[in-house]
Amino acid sequence: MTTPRVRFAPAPTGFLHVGSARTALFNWLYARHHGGQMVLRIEDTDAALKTQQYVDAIIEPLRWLGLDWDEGPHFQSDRSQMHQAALRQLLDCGAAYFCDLTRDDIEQRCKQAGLPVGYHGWSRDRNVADGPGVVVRFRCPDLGETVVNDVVRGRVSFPNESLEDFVIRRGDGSITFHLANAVDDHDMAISHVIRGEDLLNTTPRVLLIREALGYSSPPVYAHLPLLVDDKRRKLSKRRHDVSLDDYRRRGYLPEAMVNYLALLGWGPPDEIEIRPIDEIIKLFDLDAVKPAPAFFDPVRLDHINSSYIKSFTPQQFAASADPFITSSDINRDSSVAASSSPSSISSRSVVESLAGDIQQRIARLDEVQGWIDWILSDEVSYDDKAWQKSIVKGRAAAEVLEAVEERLADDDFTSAERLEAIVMSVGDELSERHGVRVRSQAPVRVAVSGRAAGLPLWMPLRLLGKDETLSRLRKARSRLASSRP
RNA sequence: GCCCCCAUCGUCCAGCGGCCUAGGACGCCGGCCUUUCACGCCGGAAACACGGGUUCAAAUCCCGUUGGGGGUGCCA
Repeated sequence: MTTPRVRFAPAPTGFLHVGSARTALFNWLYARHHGGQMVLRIEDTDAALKTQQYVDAIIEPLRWLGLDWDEGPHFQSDRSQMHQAALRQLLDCGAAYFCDLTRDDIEQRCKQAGLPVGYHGWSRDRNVADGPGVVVRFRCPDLGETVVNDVVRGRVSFPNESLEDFVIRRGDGSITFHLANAVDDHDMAISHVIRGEDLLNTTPRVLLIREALGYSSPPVYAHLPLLVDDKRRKLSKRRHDVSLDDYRRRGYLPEAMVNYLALLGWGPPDEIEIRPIDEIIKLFDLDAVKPAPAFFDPVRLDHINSSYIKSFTPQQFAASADPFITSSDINRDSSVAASSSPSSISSRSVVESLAGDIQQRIARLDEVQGWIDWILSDEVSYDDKAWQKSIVKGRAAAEVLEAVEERLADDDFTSAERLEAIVMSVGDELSERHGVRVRSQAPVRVAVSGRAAGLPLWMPLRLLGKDETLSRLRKARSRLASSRP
């Protein structure tokens, strides 16, 4: 077998659908695995869709995923000469004919003839002349069958009598995708057509056109299993989050997305699912693709994404999280401690300092903000439940806050470990004095962050800086004092 | 209605006639770790849709049933 030539041929719809992304990925994997080529072809039947905006909506997500192509983008709208020539050829040899019947006309004829709704070749012998609003239909054979050889599904045969004479040129003179598809795939020497299962039923039409046009052996087909929702319905624009760009915006990593998508309809034989793309390329092949529909499971995507996030170095993590941080940099006395002179600290360096602790707590990059906002913000907003539980009802909370504030005033905030030791020792000492367990971390956490749960406190405290920490402790104490008579 | 596709734990995959008392992962449940929340670690429940064949032997091959899905456009 010579090296394969595949194509990814999306219609410009204004965004890239996750299903299309999966199709692009499988084409790409196949091409890369076999050292073949991938052609990008934009199926803009309507030339009005050939705008930069529509094209970018396809190209940018592909680039984001890291799926490159060797040729193109070609545009279907640029190839109308070829399409028209093929159309003429089909007309000349009698494989196609004109038809001026509207949908209503057809229905009426069916009703009158007592036939089920369908085209039934009504205009085959009416010798309709071409003119405005007149379409061209392809004459399908009445007998025999048309066979699609599919790598994923084996031999699929369609009885020709079940095929209607379909439209290959619209009333406005434009070519439909069946004809364009047959011509373009042939002209571009496509060896493998890898696409969604929803197109399996249209394949015999393309095959019939190819045959009528005298093309030699058809490409190898591979119809990939559909991506479905939890109710097993095809993913749709209306009902689901299908825009790849939305996933990017929510903090999914391209590596994770690609890895997950590769696992829908395919699995590595060694059962190691989360792995670098190079290994996936090596392992991937079309004959291992499963024919059954696959549920696009956001929970699993999250797991894979979180796994990639955990694998980042602090620098990588801070860099990829940066676009998702909405707070601006802060200006405080900061972690450089000892000196009380204010110095600027960037949100990015905060993320980098806390990377490990954040990484193990998130599945998406847009969650980073929620873990550090209290460090970057100037105002603490108290969660009411947390305040009640740890401060108002917390055992000896007032004493804890006072003692912690007092001792922290003597520290230089250069060591997170020491901050921890100080706060904990206050708890230990008060426990002894009261004869019951007194927790010191909880009230400090709430006083400083406003919340009951969060990152390990000590490094954030250091980043918050001495002045700000003491000030928040003080504020919490007075808030507590004023809340009870 | 007609045509086509599909069918292993809740989900995604492994399995391509004997290695299967069916394996991994996510999720779920329980435990350990932990003075927050997590991570991590250990353990557990959980599937070959059903019925016929073929075969010494079937989750694996064939047929049927049932169930799900897709298509049936002057969308792609």
